[in-house]
Amino acid sequence: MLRKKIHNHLLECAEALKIKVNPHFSLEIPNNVNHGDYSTNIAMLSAKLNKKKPRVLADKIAKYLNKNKDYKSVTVAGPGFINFKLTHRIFYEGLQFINKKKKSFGMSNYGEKQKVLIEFVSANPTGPLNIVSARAAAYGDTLSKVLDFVGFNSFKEFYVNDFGNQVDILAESLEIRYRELHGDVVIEFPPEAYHGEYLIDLAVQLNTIEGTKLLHISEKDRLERMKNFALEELHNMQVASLEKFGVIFDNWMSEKKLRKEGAIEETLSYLAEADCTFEKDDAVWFYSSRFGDEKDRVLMKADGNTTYFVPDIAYHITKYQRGFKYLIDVLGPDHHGYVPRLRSALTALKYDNSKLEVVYLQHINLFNEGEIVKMSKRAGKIVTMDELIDDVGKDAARFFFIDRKPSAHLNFDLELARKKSSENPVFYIQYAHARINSVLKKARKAKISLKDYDVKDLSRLSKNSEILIIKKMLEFPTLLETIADSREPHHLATYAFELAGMFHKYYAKYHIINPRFKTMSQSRIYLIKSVKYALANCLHLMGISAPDKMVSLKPEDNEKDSANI
RNA sequence: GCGCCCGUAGCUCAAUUGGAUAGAGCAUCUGACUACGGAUCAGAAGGUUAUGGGUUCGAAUCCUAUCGGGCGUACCA
Repeated sequence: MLRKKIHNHLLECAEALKIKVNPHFSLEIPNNVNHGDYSTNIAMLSAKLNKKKPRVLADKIAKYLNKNKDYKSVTVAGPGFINFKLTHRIFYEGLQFINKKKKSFGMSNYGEKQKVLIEFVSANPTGPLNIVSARAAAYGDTLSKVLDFVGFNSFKEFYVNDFGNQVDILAESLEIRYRELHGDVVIEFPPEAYHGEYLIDLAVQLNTIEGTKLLHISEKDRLERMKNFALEELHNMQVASLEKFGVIFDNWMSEKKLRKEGAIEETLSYLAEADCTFEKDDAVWFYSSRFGDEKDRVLMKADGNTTYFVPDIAYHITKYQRGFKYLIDVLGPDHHGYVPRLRSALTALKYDNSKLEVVYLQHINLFNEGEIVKMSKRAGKIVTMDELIDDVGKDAARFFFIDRKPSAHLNFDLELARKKSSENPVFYIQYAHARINSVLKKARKAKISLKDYDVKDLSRLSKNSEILIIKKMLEFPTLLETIADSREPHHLATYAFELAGMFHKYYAKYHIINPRFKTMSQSRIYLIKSVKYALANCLHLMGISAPDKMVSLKPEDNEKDSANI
């Protein structure tokens, strides 16, 4: 919000001085505090347009803006930076703004209600969700929350591949487990089958419903029953896991349903009409190489079945048809080879493929006590999302996944995530929130409230760290816009950690409540209350709880408690 | 081989998307508990941003070549 103010001042100034402006100029907080509160490169970028030297232009602008009483000083430095030092008054106004906004601090109409579709997780319905899905879930859900907060209209969707090869294998795998229950000894479990123990559980469940009945019907019917049962149960499991993780999808798009509605035939005929299919070796191909892909791709296999490519095109067509302004696909790194063909198909069908954004989430390595946790999907040795949540908790899990930018590989330290100490960043942030609450409670006990507080007295907040905290908080709205635009919610985690750190340091240095100095106490309460809002908003956007008090998990503390009783 | 992603302090990661002197946490070392939760804080030390070239007022960030790691390169999804 300060940014907006300065930005406007600059534009007004340019107009008054008849300076042509390069609109790409930036306004930022210099990392060297001596350079002021804010800094802009407007003069450097606009120099050429005006055929003047950057410093000459900068001097003119600075001279003009110095008249404005919001600024303590406007100076020119280096090759032509214009540095702003703001008056404390401006910061106090900002602080009042935060205090007024409370839980809606940071909320805006930046997105102008534009519809954004985020497709994420979209794991196969053939087993429980694993940690890869957990990362996707944390990422997509947080991004969606931020988008909504800044005024976009986001829609979370999970695409279910509930048809085809993988699902058939699932049915066969369940059948094996079912037969085993009835005494069949399976000497060799087929390598392509799903080995996970969850199928044994499902077989038991199915058996309590159906008993031996399924042994006496045709294989086709039996497998169909197996398939539908497994799909439904696994879907419910996935929904439950995600819910435990705080993720609720707006829609689960079923491939089977798309097929039933004739989307496959439709897509194939669209592609044929566009004159970009051909037959070769008994298969139907798409000329994807004509539209940017490295080679042509099979649409329909020699056995008459389509490849997964076709329903995927069909699915993406529905995304376009549903009128979204932006389409975001969150995928695993193993899918990047696949996207060019999808784009080429959309291009062939005259859809604007620049609308489609793909975010690749990189791999995760789990570490436990310094050792990498080995996982193997084929052997059914995976760490599931449920296990992770049970192990480190929803809050820590979400934070650790959000903490790294999507394009980076992620080393997840389980031991650290479990820790209930400041080494663990989640704990550190939540503790700051709880600590503020605790101070506020203390204030109530000391009968100090803000009821008779005059905001003019905010001038008591003159310590450098107080101003810096306010400044940091006022960056929050801009940060959210950056996150929305860049699709990189990890900034939220970094920000929350930094703000929490600033508070902890402040708390250690300055005493907040002192009945002998009422106005000072009130001013500081006013400040930390705002910090509480900012932290809580951060945490909520990450889907992490903002506790009012921390539950003590240190054994010695518990001993102390019980000793008191 | 080709394509995509990554390479920043001993370790895990940032860097306002091209800005000024590259920042945190952990680990290491030195300090601080008679006040609001020490579950915390203060300080020290730690760097040729993998390497070479280029683009410009200015590069960790963009281009290019090389090295190293991950992934992909199916009529699997």
